[in-house]
Amino acid sequence: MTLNHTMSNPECRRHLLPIRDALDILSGKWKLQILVSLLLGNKRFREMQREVDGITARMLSKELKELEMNRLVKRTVHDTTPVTVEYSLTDYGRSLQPVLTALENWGLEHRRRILTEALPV
Amino acid sequence: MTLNHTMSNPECRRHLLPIRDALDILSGKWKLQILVSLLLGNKRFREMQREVDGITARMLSKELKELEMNRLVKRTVHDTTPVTVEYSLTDYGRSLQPVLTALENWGLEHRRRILTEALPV
DNA sequence: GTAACCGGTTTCCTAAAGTATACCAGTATC
DNA sequence: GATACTGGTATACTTTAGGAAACCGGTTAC
Repeated sequence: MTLNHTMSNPECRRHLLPIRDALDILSGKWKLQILVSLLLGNKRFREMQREVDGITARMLSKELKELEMNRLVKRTVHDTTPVTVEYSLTDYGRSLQPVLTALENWGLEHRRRILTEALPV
Repeated sequence: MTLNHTMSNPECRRHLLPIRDALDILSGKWKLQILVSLLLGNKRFREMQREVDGITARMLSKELKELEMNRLVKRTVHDTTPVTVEYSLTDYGRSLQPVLTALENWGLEHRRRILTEALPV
């Protein structure tokens, strides 16, 4: 009756792994907001903390470190008094934009569907 | 689901909300594998459980319900003896393919970068 | 009758993710 | 000398995601 495609299929794995990689990088409650915030311009630590509503210093610090490790965000220390730290997107970080746009478009369509579906009882 | 964090910038919010919607739907350890499994053909419950390596009945049931609620997956009960249940992707579920492709392409590039970066000690 | 399939549910538990709060050294302002 | 800014840490706590295992009624096959 049903065709028996095996998922343990390496073909399948080959597709899944990079998708997982991408999703892992965007996972968590805050990374996305941080990236979008940086897409709108470079930011300093406290500045981001004020902008990304509700995030604690601990989480912001943790997420920025992960993003930096993944080469999406650059951390620059300026030798001013007091020392200021500037966070910016790398070119690589900016390369996420098409992915974010694909997600955004799909998400918009989804919202539209869910809303119009909810109208007729 | 849980997303009440108003980002100060309304422009920013407008972009973030649909992206979050999309990511929420793909979030978790199993949804992606379930979707890819169903992209390869319709499946019955036990069949998927065998195919998606390591998933428990509890999680499979839970994730399928969520995917069904989001109209990505259709559950069909066939009046055979014993009753069989068939899961399939909706057209809407299939509409995720461009998103998955965008994620996959970016993930591939990311892998390539991380690997080539690791080479020079 | 008993074992093994079907499509799940229930309960309990752990590991991870995230939160709250206090704290650090340094500088500048009143 | 108290307050508030800079960029964060440290510790302790709660909340959630996911896992393990037992169980359910029903059907078929031995």
